[in-house]
Amino acid sequence: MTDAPDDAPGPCAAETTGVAEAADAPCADGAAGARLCPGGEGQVSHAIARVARAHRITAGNLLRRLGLYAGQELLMMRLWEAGPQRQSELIKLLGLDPSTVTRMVQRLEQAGLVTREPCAADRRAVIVATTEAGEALRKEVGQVWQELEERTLAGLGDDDRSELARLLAHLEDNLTGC
Amino acid sequence: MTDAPDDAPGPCAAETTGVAEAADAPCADGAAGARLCPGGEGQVSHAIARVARAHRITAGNLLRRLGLYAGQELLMMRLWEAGPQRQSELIKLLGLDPSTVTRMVQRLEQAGLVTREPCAADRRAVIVATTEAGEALRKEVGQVWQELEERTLAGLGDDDRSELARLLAHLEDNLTGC
DNA sequence: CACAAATCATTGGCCGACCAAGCAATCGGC
DNA sequence: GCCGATTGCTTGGTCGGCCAATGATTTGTG
Repeated sequence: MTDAPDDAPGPCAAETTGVAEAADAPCADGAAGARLCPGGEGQVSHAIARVARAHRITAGNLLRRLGLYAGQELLMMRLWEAGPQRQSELIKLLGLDPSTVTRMVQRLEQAGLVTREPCAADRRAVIVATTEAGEALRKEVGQVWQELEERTLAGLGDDDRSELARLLAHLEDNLTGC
Repeated sequence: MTDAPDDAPGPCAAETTGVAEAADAPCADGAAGARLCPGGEGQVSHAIARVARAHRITAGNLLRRLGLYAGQELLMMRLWEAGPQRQSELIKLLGLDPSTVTRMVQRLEQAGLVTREPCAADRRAVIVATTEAGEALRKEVGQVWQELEERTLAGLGDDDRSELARLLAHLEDNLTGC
């Protein structure tokens, strides 16, 4: 029902909104996302969603140059820090779904960054380890994360940064602690 | 090359880490993700990534009960606020890729929440509008977002909240401003 | 020892999100 | 009026994520 008697004062009429609309050519990062309610008011959730997306996109753009996709770097970091380990460890420590890790590891293997060999002691398990090529990325990924960190925190003083860290930790506890 | 001569001191040995590991049955939200470097140090990026994921998962769990997937609610909100509009408007205002919006709208149409009718004045365009069923979700989605907002900000005073809003806005500018 | 229960990993299905290509229609300048 | 940009949307492919179901192993218990 509601055969759309149309109403719509003029849906087609509005062409170019003419607002802002500038983040195109100048930077290759793309993806802006308009701020819905500029009046800071409530809606921290909206802000989180937008920041998260922008952050992920930025990270993705930086990582792409290394041949990685957003998310993969976290797995590699675990491997670099803790050495070869079984997939279930990665799943637990990254807090991801098993299937996500399975496929991510498969792709990383296909990219030549990790190896997957069956564990001798437990024939169910799979041991994941970095290859030479994977190890070689360690430094560059570190730089990328530093770059990302700087870009994210630009213009914030030390007090603001620690405040931010405190608040984020609180949010995380709120959201993961059930 | 690198036939993995290695050895692996004992990767298989480590069974259950025995740490924490509690967020399972008590709450249905799942997905925790271990904190890598507890020492607050740098790594705000890690914190952002974790908070974002937890936030999205929480939102997804709340929205699923309404038959929505995370992300779709933003599109519906635009529709509720601004009424029927062409897809390109949604794309611009949500800051998403055209293909993302196309498929999302298709799925929403398939779910009976929106309609897609060709625009008479511009035969390239498609006008998206909410259906009765879509309109009916408005209140519930509002409640879900409020619930999400509360859950996210639990335990924070007004000053902390405004501080957080300020910092997030700053981060957003940093990351989207190119 | 045998059999049920928990663990490990994989596959299939689905979404959001991206890029790259492509087609249709409109808008421009000439 | 015509032919090249530009805009609007769609499709195909890829990834990160999730859930659900399945098949191997281990482990635990009677």
